[in-house]
Amino acid sequence: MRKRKRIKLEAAGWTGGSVKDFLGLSEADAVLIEMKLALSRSLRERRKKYGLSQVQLAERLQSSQSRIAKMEAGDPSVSMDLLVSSLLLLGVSSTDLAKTIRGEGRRKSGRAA
Amino acid sequence: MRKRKRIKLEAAGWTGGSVKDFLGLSEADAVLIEMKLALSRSLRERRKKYGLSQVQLAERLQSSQSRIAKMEAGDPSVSMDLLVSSLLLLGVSSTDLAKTIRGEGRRKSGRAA
DNA sequence: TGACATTATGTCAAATATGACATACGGTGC
DNA sequence: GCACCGTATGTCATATTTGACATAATGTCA
Repeated sequence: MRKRKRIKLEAAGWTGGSVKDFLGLSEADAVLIEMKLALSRSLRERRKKYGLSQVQLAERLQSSQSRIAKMEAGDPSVSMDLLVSSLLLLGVSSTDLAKTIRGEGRRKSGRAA
Repeated sequence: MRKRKRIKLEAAGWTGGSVKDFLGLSEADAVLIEMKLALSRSLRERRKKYGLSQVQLAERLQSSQSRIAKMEAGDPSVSMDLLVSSLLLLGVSSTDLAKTIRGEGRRKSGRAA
C-alpha cells in the first residue's frame, strides 16, 4: 500500500496499546495494521479451536505451512484478502469477521470470530 | 486467491440477491466477493458525499482515476487491502467498516459506512 | 451540434503477494 | 543424547496487484 511501511511486526501480542503513535504511521495505516493483526489472532484461535496443526490447516486451505505461520505472525507479506478468505474457509461468518475487524470493543466474552 | 475466479463483475448494482449460487462459487468465495462489492459501494458513496470526482479522489489517495473507477466497479483486480485502506484514508471508522463488511443487516437508516 | 468534464476500459512495467521448499528453532518423550 | 512434531524464517519462481497512461464511453451545458 502507498508507501508500504514494512515494519517487522512481531507486534503479534499487543496488550491494549495501539500500534500507531510511536512510529511515523498515519492513522489509516495504523488502523489497517491493527485490523490485520486482529485477523491473525483470530486465525490462530480458530485453528487451535479445531485442533489443527499449521500443516493440516495449510492442506485444508491449499496453502503452505510457512504461509500459515506468516499469516499468524502478522507478517507484512500477507494480504487482507488472504486472511479474510482463510477465515471464511474456516467457517467464520461475516458477522464474526465484522466483530473482529471492528476492534476496540471486545463484547461480552472472549475475542470475536 | 486459490482458483482465482476471475469473473467479470459488472455486478456493481446488485439489488438484494447474493452473487453466489448461480455460478460455481464456493460459499467462501461468494461472501468475499460480496464484501468487496459492499466496500466498493461504500467508496463511491463516500466520494460523492464529499463531492469529489474520481480524479480528485485519486490525487488524495495517491492513486489514479482508472484505479478508482475499477475500485468502484468491483473490478477483480482490486484487493481488499486497497479498498479498506482507501476507505480509511477517507475517514471511515473501523466501526463503520465493520458494518459495511457485516453485510446483510442494513441497520436503522441508509447503508453503512 | 460542439466543447468540456467525468467515468469506464484496456494495457503494461514495476511492485507486491503467494505457495513451495529448505532449514532452523523449540518442545516432548524416550 | 536422539528422534519426532510443530512452528518460525528465509528465499525464490510464479502470480497477482498497482499506478500510470491512452482512449473510449457517457454526461452536461450551452
